[in-house]
Amino acid sequence: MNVRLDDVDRKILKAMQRDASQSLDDIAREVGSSKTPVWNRIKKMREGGIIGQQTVLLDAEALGFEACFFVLIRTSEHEADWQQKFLAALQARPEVQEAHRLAGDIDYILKVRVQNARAYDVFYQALISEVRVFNVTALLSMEEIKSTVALPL
Amino acid sequence: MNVRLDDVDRKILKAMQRDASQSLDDIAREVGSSKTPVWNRIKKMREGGIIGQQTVLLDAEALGFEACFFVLIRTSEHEADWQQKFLAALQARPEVQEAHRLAGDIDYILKVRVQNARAYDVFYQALISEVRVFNVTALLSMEEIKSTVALPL
DNA sequence: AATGAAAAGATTACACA
DNA sequence: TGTGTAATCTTTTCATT
Repeated sequence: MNVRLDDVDRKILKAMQRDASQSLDDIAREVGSSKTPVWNRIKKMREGGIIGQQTVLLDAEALGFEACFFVLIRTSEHEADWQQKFLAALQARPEVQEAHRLAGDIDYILKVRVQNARAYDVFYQALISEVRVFNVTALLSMEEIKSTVALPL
Repeated sequence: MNVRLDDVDRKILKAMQRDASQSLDDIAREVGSSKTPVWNRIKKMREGGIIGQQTVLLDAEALGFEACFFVLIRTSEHEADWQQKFLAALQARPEVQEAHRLAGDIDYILKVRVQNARAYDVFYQALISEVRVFNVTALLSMEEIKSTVALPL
């Protein structure tokens, strides 16, 4: 499904990224339109998959997730079978918040959010016992300087 | 402000992470409580900063953001003054979705979301002209295997 | 394609158990 | 601390321009 977006659509998305709890009236006022057209545009963008999940951002530290690691992975295995298994392992683990397949000599990067360093080790041991990897480097975050899910529309 | 959380609070947070557009009634049913107590708990958690921004996740590719880079940065400068300037530069650039200060020999990692490789180069040139950095490695994402903001509560 | 009205549903506040 | 209820606001639909 392909949705063509104009300037008003983009403004709506911007407003919703910033605060998805606002009323239609507020969004309509902000983008210089009114309720019904804004509602129709949002509906279309939801159906077209442009707008996905509506969620809340929680305070990780306050909830006891005090450690965040970026994990660089090199592998020697590149068969479809191995990849399948690796992918399934990542999907199954909720502490993996992000996983990307990379270009270049590092094959994968993960972002892993856990309670503490011990919990990371448990995750790491479990992962390498499930799938063979050649080399793993863990980068420990000391400080989250910036964190946003907003696209720079 | 310190909020002590019980099992019901955690269930509420889980439900809201998954879908923040549900009604109070739906959440109350899911956690085995009713409207008013759930509303009071959510209010307290908002005030306590446990629950932050409410947002929508947008389809980056569909909106023309086809490139995602993880940028590893080493610097030789560690004065407060330099750090201040670097931090301000990152905050000011909307293409920087994440920035972490790291332990170990890599000092910073960034996640940068841009339209294409050219746009990354523009970002990169602008950044290194603003602040001195010793060494920069860009890892290009070929495929977003997994992406979630949900904490594994 | 936008406006406005009207029905259905959700949030917020508060009284009472 | 939870239940029920009532007022207010929001979403959703639809007729009309």
